[in-house]
Amino acid sequence: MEAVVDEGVCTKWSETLRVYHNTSCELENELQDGHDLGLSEFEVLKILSRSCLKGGGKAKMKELEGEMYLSQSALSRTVTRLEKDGLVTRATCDFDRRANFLMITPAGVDRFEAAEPTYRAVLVRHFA
Amino acid sequence: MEAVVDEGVCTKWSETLRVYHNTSCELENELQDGHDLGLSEFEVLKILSRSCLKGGGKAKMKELEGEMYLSQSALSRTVTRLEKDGLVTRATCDFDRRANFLMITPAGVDRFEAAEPTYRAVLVRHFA
DNA sequence: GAAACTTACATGCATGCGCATTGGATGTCA
DNA sequence: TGACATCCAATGCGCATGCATGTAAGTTTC
Repeated sequence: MEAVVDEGVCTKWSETLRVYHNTSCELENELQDGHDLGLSEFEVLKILSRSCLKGGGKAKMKELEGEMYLSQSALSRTVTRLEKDGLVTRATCDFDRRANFLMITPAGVDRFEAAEPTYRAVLVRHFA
Repeated sequence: MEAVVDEGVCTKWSETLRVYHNTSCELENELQDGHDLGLSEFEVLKILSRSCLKGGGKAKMKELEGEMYLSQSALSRTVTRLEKDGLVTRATCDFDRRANFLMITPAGVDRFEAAEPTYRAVLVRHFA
């Protein structure tokens, strides 16, 4: 009885593992090869371009952190890479000078829009 | 129509991502804290202790590689760590001296059996 | 049976990650 | 107002990973 439950959870886990691994590898490779973006970087651009529609074009680091499965430090470095590539800009918030506002640049929008079909195509291939 | 499909696949992906992330982090932490094992290391022990029941106590690197989501190099190093901890031994195969046979040691069996309930508990918590 | 190729595994190297710490800015409370 | 806690982000550090390559052993082809 218990053994049956255990069977089930193991199967579910290994299935999750399989799907996750295949999908994330493919996303990583295709985004990297086709658009010079890592998956984390793409995710940041994705969130920023969404926020920019409703939120007036900016988002705080903390907000991003809450929406991504990435540690604070990893996010900080991801943003640094994006900034270095000119896809995003950092600006310290006037009201709370501990916080950063992030803005996606026009180049960032272009890159994101170019990459999104690739992203969607991979997801459709794995989940549709 | 297409947009609806896209919605769906994005939702499925983000759900997969969430489950994968939560589960693997928790597995990693609990195995590390409680049993001084990384998740990859635990997986190797798991496969080895299974093979040892039917396969006479050994498995080749290539076989492990096929059953895990880990590159050849990463697997090699994972086994090196396990060997250093005395949980596994490498032995070159007599018939094909390129290949390694891996054997789980008694200490390896102990460690694995101690860790498995932790592992199962996490999976049950996330999937049952 | 020698040369070319393939296979198994290890290793150098670069990269991205998380943890812990730091530094600076804000809040709180007496 | 001054001392202390809290918060935000950056950075030092160590580690696991993947890619490319090296080395040794086995296979194929002529």
